[in-house]
Amino acid sequence: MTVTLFPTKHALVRKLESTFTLADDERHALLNLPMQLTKLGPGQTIVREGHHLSRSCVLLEGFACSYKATGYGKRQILAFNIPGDIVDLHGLHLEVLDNSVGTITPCTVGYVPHEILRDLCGRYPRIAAALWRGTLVDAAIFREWLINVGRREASVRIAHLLCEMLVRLRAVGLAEGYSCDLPITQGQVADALGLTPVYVNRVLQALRADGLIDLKGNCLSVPAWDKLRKAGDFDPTYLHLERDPATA
Amino acid sequence: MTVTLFPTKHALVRKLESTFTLADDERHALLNLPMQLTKLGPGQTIVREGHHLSRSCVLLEGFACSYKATGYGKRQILAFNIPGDIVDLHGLHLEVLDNSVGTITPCTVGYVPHEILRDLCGRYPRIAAALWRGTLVDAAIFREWLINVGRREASVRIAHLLCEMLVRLRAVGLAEGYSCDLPITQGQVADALGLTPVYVNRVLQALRADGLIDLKGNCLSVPAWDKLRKAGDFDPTYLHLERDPATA
DNA sequence: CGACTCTTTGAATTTTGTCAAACTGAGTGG
DNA sequence: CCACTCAGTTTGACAAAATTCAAAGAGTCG
Repeated sequence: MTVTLFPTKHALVRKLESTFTLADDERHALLNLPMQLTKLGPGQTIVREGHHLSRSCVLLEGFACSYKATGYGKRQILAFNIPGDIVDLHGLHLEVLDNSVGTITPCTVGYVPHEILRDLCGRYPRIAAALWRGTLVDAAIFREWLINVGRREASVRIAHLLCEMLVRLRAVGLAEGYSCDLPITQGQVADALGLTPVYVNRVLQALRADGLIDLKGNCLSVPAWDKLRKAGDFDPTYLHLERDPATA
Repeated sequence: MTVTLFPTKHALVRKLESTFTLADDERHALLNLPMQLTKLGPGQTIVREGHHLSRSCVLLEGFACSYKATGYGKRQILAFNIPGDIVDLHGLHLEVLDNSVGTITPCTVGYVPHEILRDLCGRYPRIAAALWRGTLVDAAIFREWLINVGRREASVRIAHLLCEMLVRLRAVGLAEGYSCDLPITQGQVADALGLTPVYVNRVLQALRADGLIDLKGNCLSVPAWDKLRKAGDFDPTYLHLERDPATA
């Protein structure tokens, strides 16, 4: 965690740099991106389904999630957002958003007007490609979640999610080794995996009993990564990260 | 179905024009896109998970699907592709594909080298934006499928899928009114919705008995659209089509 | 007419959900 | 600093949705 004049902006740069090397001018343009910084409390709405957006929201600190509700009042969490994610970049090319985004923990976010983003993409084609790529990786994660929810049983599903979160957090420098801060409730895990909180609880206890995870409060630590990876049928290819030998 | 010199190329143009108006030069560029046309039989693999792509595949005629298998040998269908879809456009910016694509019916496909696509995007920024937008709509459909599989019970899930297919087919001119050709087996529906073929069969019978659908062989017809829409908790916003009053 | 694949049916089983209540821990205000 | 609250976790007993297995019909194609 190096301290700089704009520490929070590093999240976005770090995320982009996790997949390709930025040229100096590109890096400079990103660090000088006009961004309206805002702090939000937990459980607040960032953007709401059905709205038109004229700016995008970069998550700089904290955890957020995208979600959507069925007509019967049930909620599905579509994605967990971590620092560096642009939580609503699809709003740049879609007229209305088809999902909502809310904070989980207190968050620092930066708003960037769409016109600024369009200008940035026009001037730096490689950044445009990287942003497009980012939305494609998001889609790849949706695909994997679809398999997870559709075709894996509850214990595998949960193990898979834990693997994914650890790897993604590590990719942006928010996990050391096999531990990370994971401020997500069992109810939220349930809403992400199409399960009930009660059942998530039972499965987590089983995973703990089997020594696959060590989860207390907000702190996840994985004593047996390889076992968890197998239990979760987890192959990180879909995350399209640089090769991380420790997790492959 | 107007007959032209390049009838099959119309699928792509028609799809892009379903969301915005192409300028003459853009339209011309698309119709003259160098494309290697190929006919494929049913059940053939178009692209395989884990491969690097140097070209993209436009589906011009027929039905295809994207899918992925779990480590336990179960299959999840991630998307049904219909004419006009570029089935692997994400391969343009991702090094390896994280899913496979295969034909369902006999298909006509057109292969376009990535360099040609990149050149097209560089010269026609609006086409680039439209293609990006297309991948974002694909992602929106993944999100909706995730809710569908995660939080809706089987009968609602199935009704939802039938609504979606009818609306999408109508958007590209492959459905008239409330009927369409839907050459998808119950087993494939099961793999798309995270169910078993046996259960899909039972639910379909119930939907038929309730007069919501009329499904024989490959032909779906919906005698009570509004009832089916409600039964499927279906709101077409996520498809990001032009407003189609008959289905809203 | 086989040889297929796809659909349909029945009965038993499993996974996961539901409901209801107790427990825990972190923060808050008196 | 101690109740008190409140959200989150844990437990138990029961119910429901969907799966599994097995086998019988139907439709299509060479």
